[in-house]
Amino acid sequence: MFQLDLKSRKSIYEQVIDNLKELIMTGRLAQGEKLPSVRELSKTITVNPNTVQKAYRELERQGYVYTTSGVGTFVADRNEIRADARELEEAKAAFDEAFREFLFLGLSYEESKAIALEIMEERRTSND
Amino acid sequence: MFQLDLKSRKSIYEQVIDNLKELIMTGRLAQGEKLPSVRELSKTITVNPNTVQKAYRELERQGYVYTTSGVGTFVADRNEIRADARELEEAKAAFDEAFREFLFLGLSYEESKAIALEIMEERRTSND
Amino acid sequence: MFQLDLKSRKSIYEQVIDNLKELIMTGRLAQGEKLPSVRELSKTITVNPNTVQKAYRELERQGYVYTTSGVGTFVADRNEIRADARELEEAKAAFDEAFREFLFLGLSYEESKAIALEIMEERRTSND
Amino acid sequence: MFQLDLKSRKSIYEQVIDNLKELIMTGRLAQGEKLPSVRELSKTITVNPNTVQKAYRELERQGYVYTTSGVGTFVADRNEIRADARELEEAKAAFDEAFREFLFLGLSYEESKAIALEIMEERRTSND
DNA sequence: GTGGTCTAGACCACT
DNA sequence: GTGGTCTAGACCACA
Repeated sequence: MFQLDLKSRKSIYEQVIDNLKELIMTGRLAQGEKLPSVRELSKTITVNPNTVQKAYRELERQGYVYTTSGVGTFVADRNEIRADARELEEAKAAFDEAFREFLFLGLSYEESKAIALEIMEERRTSND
Repeated sequence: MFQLDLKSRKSIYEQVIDNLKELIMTGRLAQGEKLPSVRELSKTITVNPNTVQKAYRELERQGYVYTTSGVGTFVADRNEIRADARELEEAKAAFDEAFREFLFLGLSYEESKAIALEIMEERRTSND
Repeated sequence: MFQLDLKSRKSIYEQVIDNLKELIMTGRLAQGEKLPSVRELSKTITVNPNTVQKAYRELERQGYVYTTSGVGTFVADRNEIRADARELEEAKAAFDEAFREFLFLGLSYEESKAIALEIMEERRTSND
Repeated sequence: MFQLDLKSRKSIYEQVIDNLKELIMTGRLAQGEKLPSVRELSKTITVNPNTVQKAYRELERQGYVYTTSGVGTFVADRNEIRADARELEEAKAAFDEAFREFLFLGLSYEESKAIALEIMEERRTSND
């Protein structure tokens, strides 16, 4: 289930975060469900425990999970998730840049928009 | 015209790239126009020449500008570019990821799409 | 194993690239194998780390290696690569130019071809 | 007749040299024929006179042309052309690298050789 | 320890 | 003057 690309320029802990978010947002990790322990997950995906640790810490900071000391880490209530403003701005900027790339590649505005809508539509179905 | 944020997580040379792309895409730097020299720009924005050069080099690699050594760096002819199939696929993948980022941040599909449309709409007007 | 010629017209980082390509193509650096770290290699060949890094970066861009930040740089899987049409065209153009260079130097067509065949023959044996 | 690519990474004077060599080797500039003056050529191809000057000097050094002070520059006897050893070695190295690029792109040795032969064959006919 | 970025300052080839 | 390369030395994030 975990997709890690060591060749990617994204840092590993970010990829771990993305994978876990994906699992949470799609419900494959249900509310209240226990995440694997840091050690366990680090073994499973053969990644340094510190890296997994960092991912869990960040997920907690963003409200996706909560940790009960000595017990484990659990999926939080989806409604509690609040992206901080800075992260949303970053995401918007990245999106803008990705869209502009179509235009730069020589596509017209309308062509670009059509492609964009198509891609987003695919996400709708895969996200249900 | 140049917006640099030294506190940003984005590296300086990436910000320089983004700023120049913006100027190029909006036509404020016209096709064939000479960009400021590496040294000149580095002075203007008080950044090390090497950093500016790195940005120029990357812009060249991406096809936004071309360089004639000893003469200067110029805005490339965008019409010459008609996207490579691979480049387009890469752009699509990047776009998909950028869109999913909204979902990751806890936004609903509809919220995400609304934001996306808004951002794209801004590009329509600024791109005319 | 490393041959650097400071007097050469080729820049140092290009020579570093050539040396590493040679090691990779001949299999002395196997697939997946870790390259020496930037600092390590820079010490070994007494060259500035930035110069080595530039070489690594370019090799990555060309698909010879991939980098995991904080871990190291590794020889890429060549089988994954099956040439892009454009890449192949570029390689053909470069080859054509290299061959014409013989003619420019005053060699006859037959002389040039003989030299070319000789060079290619060497690659056969060294590539097995 | 002159093909200059300002976007190329080759320096302009080298491109001028290559163009002139091409004209000489194919006989379109016959033995003893007068080359255009530096000023004239520089105007024709809109290049700095110093650049043309440098190209002429280099062509003379390599024996392609000879200059009679105050009279002009003339195409030398083709038999006098002698590439110096260093240049030939450079050309060989470049050729080797260009050929290896085929191998790296995933082509087999046989495929690569076939393509190489095909390209060289085209040069035979165009070089007569 | 590993790669990534940045600065300061220098030298070179080309135009 | 213009880009290209290189060195020395420093700091950062990541694993």
